[in-house]
Amino acid sequence: MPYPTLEDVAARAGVSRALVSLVMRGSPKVGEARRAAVLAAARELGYRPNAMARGLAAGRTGIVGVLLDDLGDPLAAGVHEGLAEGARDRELRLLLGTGRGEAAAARTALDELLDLRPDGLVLAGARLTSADLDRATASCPVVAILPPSRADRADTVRAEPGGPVHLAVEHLVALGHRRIAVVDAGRRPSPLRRVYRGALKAHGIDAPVLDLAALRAAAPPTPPGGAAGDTGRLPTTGPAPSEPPSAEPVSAELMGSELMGSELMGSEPVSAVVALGDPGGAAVLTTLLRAGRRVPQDVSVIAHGEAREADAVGVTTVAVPARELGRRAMAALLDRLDGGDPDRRPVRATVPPVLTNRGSTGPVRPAGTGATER
Amino acid sequence: MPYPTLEDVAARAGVSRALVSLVMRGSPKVGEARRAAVLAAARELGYRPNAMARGLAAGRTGIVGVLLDDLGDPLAAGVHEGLAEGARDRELRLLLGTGRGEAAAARTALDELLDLRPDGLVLAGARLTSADLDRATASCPVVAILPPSRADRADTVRAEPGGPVHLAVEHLVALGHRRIAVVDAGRRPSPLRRVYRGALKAHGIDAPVLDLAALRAAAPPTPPGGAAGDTGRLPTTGPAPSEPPSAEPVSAELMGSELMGSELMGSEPVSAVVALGDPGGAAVLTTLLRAGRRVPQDVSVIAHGEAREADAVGVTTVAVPARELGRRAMAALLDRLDGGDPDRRPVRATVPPVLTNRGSTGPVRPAGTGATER
DNA sequence: ATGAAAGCGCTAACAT
DNA sequence: ATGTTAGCGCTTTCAT
Repeated sequence: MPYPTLEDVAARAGVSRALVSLVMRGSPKVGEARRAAVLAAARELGYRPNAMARGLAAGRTGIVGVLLDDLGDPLAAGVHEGLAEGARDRELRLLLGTGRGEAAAARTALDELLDLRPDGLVLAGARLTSADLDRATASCPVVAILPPSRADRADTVRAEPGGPVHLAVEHLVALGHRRIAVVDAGRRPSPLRRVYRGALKAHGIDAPVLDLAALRAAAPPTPPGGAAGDTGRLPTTGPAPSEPPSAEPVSAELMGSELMGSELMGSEPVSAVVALGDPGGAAVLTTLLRAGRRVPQDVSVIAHGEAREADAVGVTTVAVPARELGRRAMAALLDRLDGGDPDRRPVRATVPPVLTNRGSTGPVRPAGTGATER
Repeated sequence: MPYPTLEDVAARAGVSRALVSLVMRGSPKVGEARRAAVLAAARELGYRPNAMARGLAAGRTGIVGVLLDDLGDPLAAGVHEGLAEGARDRELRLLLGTGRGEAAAARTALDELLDLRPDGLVLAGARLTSADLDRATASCPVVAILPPSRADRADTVRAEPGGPVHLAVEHLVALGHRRIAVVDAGRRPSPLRRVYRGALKAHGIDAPVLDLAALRAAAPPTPPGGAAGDTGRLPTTGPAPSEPPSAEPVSAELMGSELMGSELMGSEPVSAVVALGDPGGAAVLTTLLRAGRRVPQDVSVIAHGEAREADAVGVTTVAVPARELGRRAMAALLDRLDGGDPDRRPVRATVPPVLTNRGSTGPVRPAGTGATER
């Protein structure tokens, strides 16, 4: 069952190929009667124009290639929705490729997309070298969802630099928190560790940095036999509080790197935690809950990075609004596609971060008090 | 910056277009010297074959279209990886489209994929009508990751029917659980509700079904002032245990539908929960932890459906192995693409489910005992 | 308003 | 082993 061609439609409608072509592209200069006949013939045959032939002949393909780093990336779905929204009622088809988290695959995927001669390209967090980015930029209009440093010739859309961090820190500080820990639950140390340390230091807060294992050690699960909610203390930057020895106040990694040279702060337990590398904060939250901590009564949790589960588990997050990122990216691309001046200087768009309060943060509990209203 | 063409390469290498074409396709019947010259010219020009032109001329495009329901679908990333793995060292490019969870968008995406005249199509959970599925099947080889009923002419790959359910139920029963609740945390009632009810009934277990709100009502968060881990009881199918009135034993929805006509079972609290509609079970887990329940000491949790966060939060899951699904789907497609007989009967592959024990399930606690080892 | 004709960049017979 | 030639299905002048 081969696909019907323009010619088949023309034959069936009793007109020439060119006429059918005009009708298919919605040209106004076709008589009503003919147009109806052509459309009827096309429908009867189940005709759909061959995008390959069309692209070849027209010199534009109507394709916008979208290169994602990884389908599992919590940003990916949102960005894609924003792109689709931005491209609505435009004769553009979004085609996705992904590097599946690997640089080599990203490169291949980029080439495959370029081979299709897309009208434009959106590179969303893909692990590309500058050379590859340049190659893409030289081939067609490109908007990158990345810091501009990586893609100087492409339009870029990204989070306000430091925006989410600032938002998270201000939020906690406004709630009265002064003893704040950063928990990096990622597999590899996040660059955000020192950004948060710096931002907190600006408030006179010297925040310890833990990984998930260290957090678990510091706040071990409530032992099976014991009463819940009463053992374990979050580490402090000072000497260990008078606690059972099981509660390691500071992890080796903490001592080894992040805390070197920091000022000790006393023995109060941490009242708030910033979760990195754990989009949505679910892992950090459950670790704390398992340790018998009530969130947010005993400890507030805010996660850097949005994810589906943030809503499900109720963790407050600061994040870049992914949809908005996608919308802005598509807007920049359309502007470039429609726009006159192909050599105008690159767009440098910035999107403000969003704090979504899901109740995992609350005012610091006054020292010595049993409870605090949220 | 136009793309260089075959002709440009030929000119630069001082040979004919056809020779370049042969070289680009790795034909063996080209002399070493010429081949090297052509390759050098191509590299210097940054030549990449135009996939559109190639597809048009060759009658095959090398494209495998992959239609996903939704990028956020926890299965999507895994399936895609499996597909990519299955297609490795084949001259095939995977191109993704998605319906973003909407039927209309899925249809559009399918059409856009078909317009590219793909060599094959993988439909992974997209919300397509049977008519659309038939249209796809009539156009090119299709493998659907769906129950065969929906796509009788396509090859299908799917989970063993009832497999994950059986696996979950057997797991809990083997651990001694008899008081089991099903919590459906999805926005819409899952069809799995009655499947689990049925499977549990086969073991003489009459399981109540709750939604997340009902679970919260039944196991309210530990009040700020109180000691953790001691209030709230999971509902039973029998009369409410002697508990504070805040603990609603059965939700209205529970009474209204799922429990109608079920046999009451007594007053023991539930010792295990199956989480539906909450891939990875994070929402159910945190709700229980917030209520002061220890998992798995007080209550075991198993989630139906794998998700990234399952690993992060430590919830045991039963799920279809997404990668394997993808691998099998690609294998079926390749078989169809290479294979001789285009009319052989459709593949009906089935993939066994996988239980990933992450420690959220444990043996039932002997009645009246304080604790149980995991 | 409609038709004729020339490609778009490539592949695949077919020559040589 | 290498060059020639006819399309693939469509768009797009250009005539009419």
